[in-house]
Amino acid sequence: MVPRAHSSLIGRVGFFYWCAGETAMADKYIPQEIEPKWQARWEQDELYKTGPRDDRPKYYILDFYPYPSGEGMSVGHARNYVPTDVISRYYRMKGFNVLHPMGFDAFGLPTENAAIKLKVNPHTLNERYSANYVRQYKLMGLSYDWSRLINSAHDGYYRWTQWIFLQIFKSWYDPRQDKAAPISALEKELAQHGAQPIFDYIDTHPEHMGVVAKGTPALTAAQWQALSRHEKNAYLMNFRLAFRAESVVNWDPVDKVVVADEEVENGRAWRSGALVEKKVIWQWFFRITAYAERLANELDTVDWPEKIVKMQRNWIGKSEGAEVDFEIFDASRGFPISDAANDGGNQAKIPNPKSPIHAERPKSKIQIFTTRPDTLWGATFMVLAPEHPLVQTVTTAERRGDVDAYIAQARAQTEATRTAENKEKTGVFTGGYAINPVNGERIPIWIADYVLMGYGTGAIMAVPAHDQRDFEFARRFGLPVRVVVQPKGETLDGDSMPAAHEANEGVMVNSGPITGTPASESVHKAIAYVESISAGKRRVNYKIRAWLISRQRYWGTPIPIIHTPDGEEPLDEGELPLCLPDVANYEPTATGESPLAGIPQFVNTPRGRRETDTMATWACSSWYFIRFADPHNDTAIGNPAEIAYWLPVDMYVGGAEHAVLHLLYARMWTKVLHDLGHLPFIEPFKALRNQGMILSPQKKVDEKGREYYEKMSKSKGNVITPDDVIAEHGADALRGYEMFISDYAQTVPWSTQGVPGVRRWLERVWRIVLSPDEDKGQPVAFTPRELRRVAHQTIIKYERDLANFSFNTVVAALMEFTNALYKARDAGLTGTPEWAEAIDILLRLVAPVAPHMAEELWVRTGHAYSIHTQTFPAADEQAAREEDVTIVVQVNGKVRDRIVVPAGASEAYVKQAALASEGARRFTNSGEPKQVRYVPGRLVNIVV
RNA sequence: GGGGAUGUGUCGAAAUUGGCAGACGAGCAUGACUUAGGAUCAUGUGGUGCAAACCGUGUGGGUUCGAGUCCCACCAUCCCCA
Repeated sequence: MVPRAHSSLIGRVGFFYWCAGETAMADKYIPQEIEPKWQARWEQDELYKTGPRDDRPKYYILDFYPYPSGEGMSVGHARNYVPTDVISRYYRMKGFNVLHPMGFDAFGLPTENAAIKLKVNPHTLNERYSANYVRQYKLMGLSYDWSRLINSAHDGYYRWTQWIFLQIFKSWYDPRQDKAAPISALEKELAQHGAQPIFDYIDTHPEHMGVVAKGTPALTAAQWQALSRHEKNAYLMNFRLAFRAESVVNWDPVDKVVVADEEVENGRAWRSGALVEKKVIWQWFFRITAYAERLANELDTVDWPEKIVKMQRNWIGKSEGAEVDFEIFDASRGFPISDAANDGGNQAKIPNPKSPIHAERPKSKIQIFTTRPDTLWGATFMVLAPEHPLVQTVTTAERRGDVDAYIAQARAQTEATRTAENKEKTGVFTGGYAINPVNGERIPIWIADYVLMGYGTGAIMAVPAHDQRDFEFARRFGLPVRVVVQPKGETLDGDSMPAAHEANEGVMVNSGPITGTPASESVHKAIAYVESISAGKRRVNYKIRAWLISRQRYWGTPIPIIHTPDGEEPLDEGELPLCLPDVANYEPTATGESPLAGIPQFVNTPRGRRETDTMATWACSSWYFIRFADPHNDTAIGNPAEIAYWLPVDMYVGGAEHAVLHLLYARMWTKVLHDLGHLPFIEPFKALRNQGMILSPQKKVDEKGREYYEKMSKSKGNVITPDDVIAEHGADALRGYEMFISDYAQTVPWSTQGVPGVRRWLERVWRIVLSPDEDKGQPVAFTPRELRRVAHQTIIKYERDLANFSFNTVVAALMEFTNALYKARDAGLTGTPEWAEAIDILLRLVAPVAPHMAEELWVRTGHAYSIHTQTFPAADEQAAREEDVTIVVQVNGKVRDRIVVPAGASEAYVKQAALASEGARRFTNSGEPKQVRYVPGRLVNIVV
């Protein structure tokens, strides 16, 4: 074989190799040789280290930081990291200052459970597992700035998690400023004016109902001043954004830990899969309910997948409506019922110290919450949950036997069976009546198990004409059905309608002052009316509850609080970090107490008994993206100037499974820190994208004969690791296939044939760059002009698709470009300036995708290291433009011919040419066309 | 039950605003080169048909000169919530 030196660049490379006495084999693409070489060089040169802020525009692209498991990463995890790495490299070449860091969510149950099982200290496991992850990341050629690596279980990090906890603890949410404020300001206000002004404000601004615990009494200034310090602290717990309360919690008997509502799915714990039990204990919470309105509204400002936004809004669960009081008709039987007993039982409650703040008001009204107060005039009966505290009050002597029997029977059933949609409705009449406040009507009170004590107020007004469940109940028991919303174009009749008319469409009828109102405005009007007669108030209801943060486990961030004789007091900031004591024994205790409680040196302090719960890892991950801006700062969470420069995150990428939990919590912390003046932005993640899952390549068939693919898991033995793939085909081929496999958000099975396909493409790139004149094919027609056009069109497509997260078509475009180069080679263009330009563009475009090979080719073609510090090629619109366009000629919508016309041809010219084309003439022989449609640059459709 | 997503060759998939359906890759077939090939190169590859042509994007309707794309109804699968 004789080296041929057509182009000067190629000639030089060839010369070097043959002079070195090597054979053509030396030119084979061997990723196993070049990849480790360049990885070592890049690391030594700190090529991807991000400096402090400068005057370049910044781009902060972040992957969800992982929990480092003992199993290491699979090719499924790599699908998250490869495309973001490509984007990072792209932005660097575009001249941006890029922040692309990585860290570990190291605390938490998986590591702790593994530690217990393996009898290895979790600190040791954390270091071991994290190191393995770093090794795998480096193997894939990912360009993280390793100098910014963080680990949430290191005290240099969790010291600041604790610091943030203290800031939140020392704050409350002032509804009038609509932001967090120091608790000291609240104390001052209470001393001067008492709590009444705050409560009055919330009353008229019900979207703020979450800023204070339900049932908190409104103290006067005098009452506040009379409280002891301990009582004051207890009262303030109703306001603090981080607070301790006794509450019913979900207890996971397998992990021996309390889990948040968010971590329970279908009654089972998210992590262990155990059926959760209910337990009452003291717990720490964040008052995320105070931020409900902002968490919902400020979603409007982010570029997130619509699906995730919807899920968050659903979770927050805002519903607007009215709280309406129905007086009990037979008042002679009533006796005072406390407010507290009426609160639904699902909110964290403070204890009931013996003080005036818990004075009880008498009550003989049934309070309901409805999102459809406009249908009040259609209420024909009421239904109480069997557990409702007023059931005994309203039940008459004659009905007591039936009612008690029904209650006993309802108690035996689970919530799910009680509310199942298809279940036959059951219930009994109590004998009591209530007065409908809008029309003074006396309506019967029933009890039924489809009304739950845990939702709303545990009582409903039943409007059978406009609520399907009420409708079924009414039909079953022969109760009247009265239509108050008449849809357009039909006339509903309560006695004959087959189902409830639930849609809020039509016109109000039989509805007193709001009769005739279009349904679209009726809710609003009805609330105004109810308020005007003092029968109720506008209310906003949120599904979201306080965020439970305590864990009774060892492996987490210790909560920096001391239980003093005056109540819970924060540590001084100077005492941070409060370190996890190094202990031999960290098994959870059977009593549910934290293992830390058994360590006297940790628990006992001069001020009092230390809190022994640790924080759930959601706390750690709620701010790590901030830390990357200045990860080693030991005087603050970060230098404010660095934080202001780098944040918010421009692009945040990870799995959709964190749609609600992590993303909601991180948003809340960001808002609190913003309100307290520590952050200049209100949303942490400007843009968010989710990658799809990768399944095992093995097709399985279920009992019904349907085909499916399993998730990769160690227990199923079907995990494919990046290590395996890289050993065989190299990191660049793995990277290429991770991008090429499918639409980014799609769940897709791995294909073992896919990686060799991408590798073949890389080898074609290798050969066309290093030895373009070997193995020539048949000569073809391909002009230098065409080569330039393809090159510049590829740049345009590449950039557009990358911005759209359409990574598969980015790779496809590169493949097409490569194929075009082979054609150009066969056409004899290898010596031309257009060829040199095309090869240069190819290498720069390949660099983000296959960084090792691009670097090797760059240096071998005589350029100075490194290609990764080069600029991205600029697309030349002129070069990319087509001179001729192919116009499709259709007759009656069917393709009959194609004609080539100059790109700038006039409409008349193109139509003329189309009509004259042979294909058109064959199908229009009958004569004049009815019409001729022209779509510029695309087609002509002749209608005959 | 509610909300959402998806449905296109043998397979993974493409397809600005409605405008050439199947780019790119895999697989398969045929051929070339080769001591050899999981290498490389070339050609072909939705279906029916000798052909002209017809049919074809889950199913059935509709709008339109023109529908994978828009509208209505339905079926299937997956995800989230209950």
